[in-house]
Amino acid sequence: MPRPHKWQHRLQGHGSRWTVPRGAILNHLSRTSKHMSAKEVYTALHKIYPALGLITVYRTLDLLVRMGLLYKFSFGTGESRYEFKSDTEDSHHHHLICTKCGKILDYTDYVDEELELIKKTEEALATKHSFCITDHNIEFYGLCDKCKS
Amino acid sequence: MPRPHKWQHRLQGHGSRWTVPRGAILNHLSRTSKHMSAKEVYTALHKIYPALGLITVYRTLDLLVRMGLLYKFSFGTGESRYEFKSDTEDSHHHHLICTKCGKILDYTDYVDEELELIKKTEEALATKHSFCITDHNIEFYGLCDKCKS
DNA sequence: TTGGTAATGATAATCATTATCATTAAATAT
DNA sequence: ATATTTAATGATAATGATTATCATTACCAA
Ligand SMILES: [Mn+2]
Ligand SMILES: [Mn+2]
Ligand SMILES: [Zn+2]
Ligand SMILES: [Zn+2]
Repeated sequence: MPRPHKWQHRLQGHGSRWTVPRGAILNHLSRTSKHMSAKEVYTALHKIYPALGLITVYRTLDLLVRMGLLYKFSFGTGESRYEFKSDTEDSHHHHLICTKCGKILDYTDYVDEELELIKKTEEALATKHSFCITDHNIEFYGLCDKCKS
Repeated sequence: MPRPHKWQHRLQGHGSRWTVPRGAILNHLSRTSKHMSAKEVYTALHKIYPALGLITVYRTLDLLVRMGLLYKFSFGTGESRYEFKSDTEDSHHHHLICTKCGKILDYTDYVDEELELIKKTEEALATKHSFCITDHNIEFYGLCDKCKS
């Protein structure tokens, strides 16, 4: 049933296996722009794969994060949210979050300028505090169009 | 036992009361630079106030966040962390987080430049996406001095 | 085709946080 | 100073997200 996937060989040959749940979960996340929780992924896929369990979703999401195929975010709402990490160059973006309805907006405006400053800051901080910086997170909080009225 | 506090009058006269647990918690957080979890606050104060319950700590932290006296952060480790919001002008800072040991470092380097860019970005995003932006969060992830060896 | 073993899923456990409710204790009126 | 009012507290139990266990299933290399 699962078509050969372009990620298949990344798993195989390293002790890992390419399975139906893994293909389904990766497939689903690669086709949505949403930032999904484990429960949401489970609910969406359980309809198509009734045998799929929530626990497997958790394990698979964790694996995919470790493989670098997904981002994992904590927006402060209790559950973690996962987003597919596109491999195109200009996919880097930051977030705009509505504190009332939880809506999450990706934005790329000013990301170039932000990244320039980030790079500079990173270098300075790495030296000053002997940190090896690997990642950053920038997000704005506020009220979306609908919620601010 | 609880000395009159400079925050006391902010609670009184608004249906709220100034209590021993509230004084103790606010006091403790105002004297540390740590980013403490509810459990950590509870453990630290339970020695001095054996009657204090973890539930009260949660409720008080929530109240103090709503009153604008504390920041609340989700660093992705499962629990929320709270930091006293100093009322001095130049207290604004961002965070450097070790993904291995969880160490959190405040930094103020480049914060002025960051804030300038943030302001510009905020304005552009607010207009473009009809968002009313109220807050932002910037953090760097990596390995601290000890953990990177 | 098959055997070794990684992955799965049912069940139960853990951890952070929240809800309930009887009791206690601030604030205010007497 | 004392009584009154009711917000705050804390014990207990509940919830919700995530993780651990373990017997069973199913990849996949040989
Ligand atoms: Mn995103
Ligand atoms: Mn801080
Ligand atoms: Zn909204
Ligand atoms: Zn560290």
